[in-house]
Amino acid sequence: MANIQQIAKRAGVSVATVSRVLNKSTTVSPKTRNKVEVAIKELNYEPSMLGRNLRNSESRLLLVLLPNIANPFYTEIINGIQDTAIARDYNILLCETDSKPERENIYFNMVKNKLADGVISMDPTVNMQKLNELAEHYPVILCSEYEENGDIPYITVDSELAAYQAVKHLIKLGNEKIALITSDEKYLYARLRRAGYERALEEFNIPIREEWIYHTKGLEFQYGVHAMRILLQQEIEPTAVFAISDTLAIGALKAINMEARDQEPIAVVGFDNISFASMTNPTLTTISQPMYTMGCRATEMLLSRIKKEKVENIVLDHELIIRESTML
Amino acid sequence: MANIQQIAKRAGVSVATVSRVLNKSTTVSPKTRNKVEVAIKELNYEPSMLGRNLRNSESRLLLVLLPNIANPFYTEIINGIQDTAIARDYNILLCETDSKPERENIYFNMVKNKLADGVISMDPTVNMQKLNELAEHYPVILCSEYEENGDIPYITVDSELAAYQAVKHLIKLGNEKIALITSDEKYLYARLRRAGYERALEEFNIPIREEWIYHTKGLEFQYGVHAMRILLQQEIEPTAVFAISDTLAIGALKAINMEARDQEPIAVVGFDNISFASMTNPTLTTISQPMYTMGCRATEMLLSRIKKEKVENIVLDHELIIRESTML
DNA sequence: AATCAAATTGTAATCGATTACATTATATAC
DNA sequence: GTATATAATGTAATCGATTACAATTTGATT
Repeated sequence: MANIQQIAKRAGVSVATVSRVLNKSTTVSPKTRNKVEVAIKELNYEPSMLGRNLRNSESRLLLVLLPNIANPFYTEIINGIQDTAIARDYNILLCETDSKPERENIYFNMVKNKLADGVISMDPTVNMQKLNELAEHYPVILCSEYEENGDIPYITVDSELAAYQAVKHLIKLGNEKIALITSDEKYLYARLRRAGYERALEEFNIPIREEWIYHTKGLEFQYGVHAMRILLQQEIEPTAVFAISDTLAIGALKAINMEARDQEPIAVVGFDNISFASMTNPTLTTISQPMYTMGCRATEMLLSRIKKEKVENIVLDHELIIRESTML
Repeated sequence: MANIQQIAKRAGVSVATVSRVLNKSTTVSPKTRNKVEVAIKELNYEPSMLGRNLRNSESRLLLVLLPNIANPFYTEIINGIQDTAIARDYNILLCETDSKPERENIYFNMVKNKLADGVISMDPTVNMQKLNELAEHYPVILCSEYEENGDIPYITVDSELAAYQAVKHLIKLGNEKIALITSDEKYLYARLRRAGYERALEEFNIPIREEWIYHTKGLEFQYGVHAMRILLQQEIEPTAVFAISDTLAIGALKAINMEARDQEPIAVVGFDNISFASMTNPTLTTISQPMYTMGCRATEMLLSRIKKEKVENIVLDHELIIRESTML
């Protein structure tokens, strides 16, 4: 592949002029510009990003940190991030940490040594101390999961309110025996969603029963199945369930289906509105976050940060999507 | 962030010596090495990849082309690619083309101008002509989807054989009225899977009925639902269905469930063994490709290519995973 | 034709690393 | 102590672009 010197030689001009043509500088005469463009075509030249980036000390690459790409919750957010980034001539690097600190380090180092211009973290398992350190010197945005009273700008939804509304929906349908499937409460979103669940129950004077609150070890489907099985073995069986994520809710549906019960159906509400939520049997009532928008706005925030501009935290609106799982 | 000059100054040595320490050259005395390491610690130095990469003219970044990350088929392959890449000190850039040629161009250019060292394409919609051009000068590997008699090395499974076995399984269960849900046959894998379907039927002297072969417009769930609805409206209803992808098969299951039929259950077989295949109701019988392995091997092939080594095409073994959808 | 401002183009430093080659320090042999 | 081999370190070119500044060309004006 040719370099800028060869183009300059071929066009009979200096490298500076070639660079001016590449960067659309106006101070190039049409005649010269044409000569250069011809040379570029003839030699099939593409400017080296490495050279350019080194000189400009930017890479136009953004890192997106997430625990794993298999989680369908992230896909729409990523689409938003990607579209916004590309429109602004940036590219994104999806960084799967698998919740492993070594991985995290690799990616943080990419930022430190200029291989990437900034980070959007969607990883609830991220080492916040390290991330805060990074954020002191480099642009970082938190998306979805965030730190209350932290210094890193974030974009999220009001999980507490959303959970409250989800549970209120179940109550309005006549349910009083409402179980909660939640995950490890070291994650802020889990604590907030539980808080919303409790607020709804309290508002309607329904006592909170600990035996109807199940804590899973992870967010995957099979934990949802397991949780629901345990809940169905309780002395008094719940008539409805709120799960703090769709994958858990879909697991719960499976467990309910497998019981081949002839009683009243158990209502289920999830959280996230992943694409599979509309493919299950029954389809799943859930809280929809504006994920695409969230990705877009997060990226805009990051790009502002990269330009050293101040950014404000954002809380986006959510929506309750009612489907078959609360209509049977 | 400090640079190599500042480290050299602080340690009282030349930049060459610092570089030697960084690159673990043996020709540095323990004393000097120590001085340099102390300076690196003190200034919290991280070498710039840009400088290093420019000089070495490599980026240690691999591109992974795929139509969209939301497709669960790719997730395990990506895990394999990622693990292998990281183990060899490479990183991967997931490139979602959304089947848009502009996007494709952006990524091809990254390779041409040295921002990436090679490409693994898993995108059946890729512009093969352009990819072939790229492959003349840069390392490229095809993963899963490939070109028969093409020049680009590939890794895949035997789709025809797998489909044949899937359909044979349905026949052995006593089915004779077996429908096929396939996609646009411009994709090689679709043609091969159909061929396998036909071979199985022919072997057992079952006539091929065109009205039981439905061509969808896409691979998404809702196309599967639609296809199955049409098939259920045929004069003679099929007793079993083979879908060329799990998302289509899961759609078919949904359509069958919705009919609330009291007849014999319809057996369904999918293809890919995506993670959701074990979460559906009933769980899905499907063909499992060794996706993680495929990702690993593809990456190894690409790294060999980068080192200018010759590589051979690979055809991996598949497996029929029998679940509830063919056991009811 | 001479003058001068504006437009165009060129020269060379720069970004941060690596490395061939030159130089200096150290160890060994006599 | 001197010569020589070897180990350690330094000097400076290099990768491919951008850009401040300098130099040159162009064109308008008198």
